[in-house]
Amino acid sequence: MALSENISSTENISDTILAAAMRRFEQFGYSKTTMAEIAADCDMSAANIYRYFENKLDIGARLAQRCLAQECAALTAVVNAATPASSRLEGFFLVSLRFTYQRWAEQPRITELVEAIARERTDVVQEHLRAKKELVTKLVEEGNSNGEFSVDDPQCCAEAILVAGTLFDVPLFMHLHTCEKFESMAKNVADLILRGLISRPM
Amino acid sequence: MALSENISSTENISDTILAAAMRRFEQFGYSKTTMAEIAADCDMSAANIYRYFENKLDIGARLAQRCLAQECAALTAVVNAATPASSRLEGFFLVSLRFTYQRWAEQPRITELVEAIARERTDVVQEHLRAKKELVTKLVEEGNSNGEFSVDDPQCCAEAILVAGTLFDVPLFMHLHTCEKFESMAKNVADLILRGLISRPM
DNA sequence: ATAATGAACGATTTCTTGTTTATTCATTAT
DNA sequence: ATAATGAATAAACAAGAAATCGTTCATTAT
Repeated sequence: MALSENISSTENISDTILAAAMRRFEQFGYSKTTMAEIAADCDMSAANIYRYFENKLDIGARLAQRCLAQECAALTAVVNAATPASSRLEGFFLVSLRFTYQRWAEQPRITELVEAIARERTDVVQEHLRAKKELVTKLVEEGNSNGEFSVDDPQCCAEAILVAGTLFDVPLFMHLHTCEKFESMAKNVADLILRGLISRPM
Repeated sequence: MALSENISSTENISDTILAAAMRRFEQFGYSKTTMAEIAADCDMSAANIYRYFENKLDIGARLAQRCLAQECAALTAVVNAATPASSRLEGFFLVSLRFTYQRWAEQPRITELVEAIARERTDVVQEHLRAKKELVTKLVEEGNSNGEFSVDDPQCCAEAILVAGTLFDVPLFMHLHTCEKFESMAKNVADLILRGLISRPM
């Protein structure tokens, strides 16, 4: 009892609130969850939550951020793998897709949350895109320096790669195909991007 | 008076109804337009419309189809142009984008219609995608036969190209950037697809 | 000071109701 | 037969009242 309450209590309370909110959002969805319920789960009044968060949307935004950060962590691992840049690019698409698809299929409430945040807190999505672009840029630059790629403007190229992967990032599209079909598409797009269309000597 | 009413009157009445519906949908939107209003514009009863169309959604679907067919016509012209396949591919992306963007910017009601149809009449969108895929397949095959491209599986490649252009086809995304930014992105994606990433001898 | 609360208040949501609308069909006109 | 209609109905919608919710703040506890 003593220790866990003494050390940096403000951060612990924030986390307690976030954890309670996450449980509620997962089970009942963002809009059906009330501040009073979150507060009750933390044995405090609704008003007290506002000492730790600006408002309800802010709680949602931090949880969505956390969720997207998990994806970025997985993507970072892919980019840092000790494999050819070309297979890391394919891995990037596939991991990106799997996160989107699994969240959509297994945590529909969380997808609802992320989509609501995407609408009202553009900054969260934009930061996520920025982080992904940074990762792809790094991947392309490494491909350049080990001789696999020869790309003039890695930043610009990374942006185009992300744009080309749009279908795999948006939950809205996930109902269109099976996961297997999407994986096949992701592989084909990766392949297309890697090899290019223009004919060249073998 | 005589001629115009004698020749194939059923088709003319269908078209009259479609034209009236289009005017209403453009001005007031799909949901705010009633069957009674469309009928009144055609000097007939609402019930009589059902002799020519299954229901209201079917009218909407045909108009959406017509709208998407216009895009396909423009894309066909691009694909059939007497220019290198590579620049036709870029043109394909750009024309596709411009249709989506202009419809979104200038005919928000029609965009609303197309999106409603896309939700409830999947077949219309899928047919449109099939038509586009056919066009891109043709483009790739022609690129192959004139030596510009060397693609193993043009069908599969065409599908990947369409997937890569998703961002430019969905009205939902149009608010994210300016038209100029989108055009620059489309050019970059086309360039990426054409040249590929893998280094090769000059 | 810092932490927490209950009461108060617009804003939103839910609920209830009455109305409009899409669609069908028996009937009438041609 | 073919074309068209008005009346009937179930479903969707709109308006307004009632309840709930997010948020603020003056006040209380520590």
